[in-house]
Amino acid sequence: MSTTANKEERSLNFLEEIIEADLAAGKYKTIMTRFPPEPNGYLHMGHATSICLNFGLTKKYGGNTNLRFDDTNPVTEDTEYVESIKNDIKWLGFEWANELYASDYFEQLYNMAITLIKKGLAYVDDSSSEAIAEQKGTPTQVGRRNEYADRSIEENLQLFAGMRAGKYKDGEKVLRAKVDMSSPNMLMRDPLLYRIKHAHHHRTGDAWCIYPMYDFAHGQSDSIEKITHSICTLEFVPHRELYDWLIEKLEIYPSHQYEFARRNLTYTVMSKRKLLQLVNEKHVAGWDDPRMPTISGMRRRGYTPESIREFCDRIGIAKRDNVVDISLLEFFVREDLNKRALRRMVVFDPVKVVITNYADADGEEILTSENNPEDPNGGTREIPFSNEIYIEREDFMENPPKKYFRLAPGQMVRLKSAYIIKCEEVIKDAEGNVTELRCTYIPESKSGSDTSGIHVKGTLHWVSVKHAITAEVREYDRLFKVEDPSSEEGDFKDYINPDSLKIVRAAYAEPALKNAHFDERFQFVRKGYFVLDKDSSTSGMVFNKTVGLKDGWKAGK
RNA sequence: UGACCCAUGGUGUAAUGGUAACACUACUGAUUUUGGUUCAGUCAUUUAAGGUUCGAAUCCUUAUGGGUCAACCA
Repeated sequence: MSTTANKEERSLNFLEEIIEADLAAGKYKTIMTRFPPEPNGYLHMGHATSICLNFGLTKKYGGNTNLRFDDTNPVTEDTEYVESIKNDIKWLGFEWANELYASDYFEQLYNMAITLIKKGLAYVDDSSSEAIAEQKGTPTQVGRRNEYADRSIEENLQLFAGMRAGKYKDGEKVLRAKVDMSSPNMLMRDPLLYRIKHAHHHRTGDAWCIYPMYDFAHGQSDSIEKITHSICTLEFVPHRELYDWLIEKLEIYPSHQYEFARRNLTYTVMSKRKLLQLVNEKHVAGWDDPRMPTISGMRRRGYTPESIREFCDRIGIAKRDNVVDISLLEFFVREDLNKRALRRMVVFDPVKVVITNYADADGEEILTSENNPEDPNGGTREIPFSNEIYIEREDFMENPPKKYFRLAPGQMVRLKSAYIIKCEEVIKDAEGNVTELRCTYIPESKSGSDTSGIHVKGTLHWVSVKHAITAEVREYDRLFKVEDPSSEEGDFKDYINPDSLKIVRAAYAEPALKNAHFDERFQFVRKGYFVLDKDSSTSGMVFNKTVGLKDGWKAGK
């Protein structure tokens, strides 16, 4: 089956244009990209964009993508994160060519530093970090060099070796590049290349006590791996000048850096620091809390890798700041889930309906219903029907507004895959709460063999009282009350939505749901899409709501 | 007060000097045994002002607005 005929013509994004031009000019035979996470936190939707971009580009144009952990800061990094990151990338559906670590290059990086020293382009500075900051000047004021910049090459070589040998304490000395203290680009004002940290590294252990800074690790690692297109986010634009300077002075493979605007989503935050706060301060249950915009959270929430990939592709890439409406993401999950989710009926807040004319009191029968009307090969399932059923409390109104298609006194509705019923009597308790609805059914209206000739506008989901099983259902709403918590006054946590989690301890479900598997997706008819949560046990099932169905009905409209 | 990046509907992207397109949202209407799905339709003089040109969202100038940069983080 070919879909090329109606495949939408999509224009190239600016990175694809650059790559096609490079390829056309014969600059490269094949391209090489990399995804360079720092193993100090879990991956989130922002990373998903970068993953889809980097892996997507090499998939499209031929080439490979490396997974490279940017592990140059031992105090914040951990192997736990390495494993979660690898797991998330695989789950998204991508394969890296090589699993690499910046720490693999420590020896080479050290030698590159020596090269720079020998060229008179780097020096050891004994100043305190405060002094260095002070001497750097400000964006509007040039910096000035101190006396350490005049050290001889021999002295620098000896001092740098001493740094590596552990002769100095943390912060006592740093290695700096000798560039230009009056550059309008602050990063070019003799940037730090190495700092001393007597810390245990998750991979190199205690082999090193000096670690390269980002600027002296990232570009060099790119070069070592012969990355052709090194793609990063906009805040690294000013780093490009230094990136190129180092490659030029070191005379190594000329990788090139390109920047795109990171993706933001409405009603959430997308920085590792803020997400870490939410976890540490227990505003959420963990990194994989279904309300988190982390890959692991979204996976647990029931998002599919296909829908996330589609979202990243279709949203495109550019260089301007943006906040993508969460409804766009939700559209892509619905689109995907609508095609694959098994339909099941679950009543969250029940009200009992007694069908007074249904056979004798013990009467029941087995009905069948399609698993998915969108999938002709989806098969059917059996649903027990009886004279006592539950319907959703909100599906009944004693005094309905005009155009209310659900149940009301004297009004008729279709029970999905069953019969048409008519509400004859409303039974209430002393407080006036509806406790039971007495209805009659139309025997000739049986689903599939309806000869009643009656047409009703509303169809309700239901479940037989005596056959129902119970399950816990967790419904999620946006984590924040405002579109962009980070740009709001005060602390972003002030805008946390207190009602982002609603738990239904015992929802009533049709028996077919008993065989639910973790890899299955469900649509609870008229409710939304759900997935089994890892908190499920033999004593009870727990379902997470991935996303609700679109609701076209507005009361009082 | 400096340097750099950016500016197209409510949102995200297109239009590569030839008369604003696609998707989402929202709103109409049709279909429907899910108020879902599907289908049809509606919603922008491209931040502003000048300039170049037969012709400008696109090129130039200025203004305005937003973002980034003064971590021994990445």
